[in-house]
Amino acid sequence: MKNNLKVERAIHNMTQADLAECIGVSRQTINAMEKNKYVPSTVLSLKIAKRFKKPVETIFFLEDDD
Amino acid sequence: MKNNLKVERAIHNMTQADLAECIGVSRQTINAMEKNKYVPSTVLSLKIAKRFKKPVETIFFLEDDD
DNA sequence: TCTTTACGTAAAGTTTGTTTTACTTTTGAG
DNA sequence: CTCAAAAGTAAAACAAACTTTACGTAAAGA
Repeated sequence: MKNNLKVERAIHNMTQADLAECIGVSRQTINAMEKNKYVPSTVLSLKIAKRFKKPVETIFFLEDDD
Repeated sequence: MKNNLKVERAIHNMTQADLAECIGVSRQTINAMEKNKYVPSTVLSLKIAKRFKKPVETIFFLEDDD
């Protein structure tokens, strides 16, 4: 799975720490997500999508190997 | 978080086992999701949404305590 | 240059997702 | 009613998410 987090943060002018605080996780969690270190839970992706006012599918994408 | 999985399965006339096989998890995983035993990963919710041809947000819902 | 802010990263530890096996209960068709 | 399919459940084991602490680097401004 890939994601657009970095771009969305840029659009909304937020740091990793801002986003982390906003959705209630650690900054390292946001960083690890952006670097594709792991797949977040559905609660996290729903929260992030809600924060950015976009569907989950426009921020997180399945890849062939998923 | 809540979800509509049972309803969606009914609409598509699928058993838990059908859905499990289709997205590559065990039947117990589907069952546990329906019974709100845990929060699935974003890869799973994306796959399920794709299978049912609906946005993730129409199948999985944040609740106040999320 | 010194300091601050943002980002990257890593290790250890806790929590939670997911599988496997296996058994019970419910439901629907015949 | 009876049998089979579907759903519910549970425990043990393993994998992955997530936290905390902590340190390194680069950029930008005073």
